[in-house]
Amino acid sequence: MPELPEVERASRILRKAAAGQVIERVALLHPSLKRRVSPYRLRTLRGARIVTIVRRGKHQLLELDDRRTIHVHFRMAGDWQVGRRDEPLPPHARGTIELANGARIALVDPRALSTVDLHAANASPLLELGLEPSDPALTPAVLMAAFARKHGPIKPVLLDQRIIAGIGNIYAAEAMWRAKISPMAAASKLTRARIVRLLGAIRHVLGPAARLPGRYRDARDSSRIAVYGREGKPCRRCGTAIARTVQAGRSTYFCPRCQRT
DNA sequence: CGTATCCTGACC
DNA sequence: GGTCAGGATACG
Repeated sequence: MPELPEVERASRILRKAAAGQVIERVALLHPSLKRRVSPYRLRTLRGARIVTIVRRGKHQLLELDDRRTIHVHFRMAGDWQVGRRDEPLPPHARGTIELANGARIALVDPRALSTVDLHAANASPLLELGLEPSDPALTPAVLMAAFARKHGPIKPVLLDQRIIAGIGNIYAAEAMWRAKISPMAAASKLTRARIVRLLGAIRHVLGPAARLPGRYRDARDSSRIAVYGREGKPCRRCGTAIARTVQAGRSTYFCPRCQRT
């Protein structure tokens, strides 16, 4: 599920269930997660209070009252499921956070690619992340400068979390379609006008979580997904068959007619 | 820059 | 049984 809008939704669910609550136990169930935090360090979490949950890009940071941070990334298929400790675990539960109030938050991830890390007090999680799409500091000029340093096509550049945090494969395709820019267009050659359109499109497709503060407008119609996964189907603007190609190992869907290089 | 890798499930 | 999957990173 997770791109920025989905992680935003998930972190809100987590916030509602866990902010201000005391940890009873954190358990890592899958071997690939167990490798990341030792049983000893997990045990030190008992009694800590979760003060806030912060989302940065697709990362979730659970900040504890002792200044440590539980750092979660859903990767391809993670999600939270909130329940109670006495209920059976949901399928594909890879880890759990049990709270003193009896709640149990399960990290559910069929593919088991999610990551959980525990950062020491005051050790910043060292996220090499670019600006949030909702950050007013993210301007066309800033983007243009970042793109100028990049070689190659624009679409893989949009997936580079060090430039803009939170764009994933689906919404990269959607934003490019909306901005009428070909995924193969050279990043360094995009004109200012096209970058203005692209930035607007990114904020639109990523939804409310990506909007500039002070604006509101809900875009949750099915037209949010106009190209992704629609190979061979008609473009919703011009009717041309949507094409699929592979860039940097990822599928790219686009309209070969109305998205220009 | 591209490719392999971590995992498991869904689908052909 | 092979291919693909909404992510990120290590490597050539």
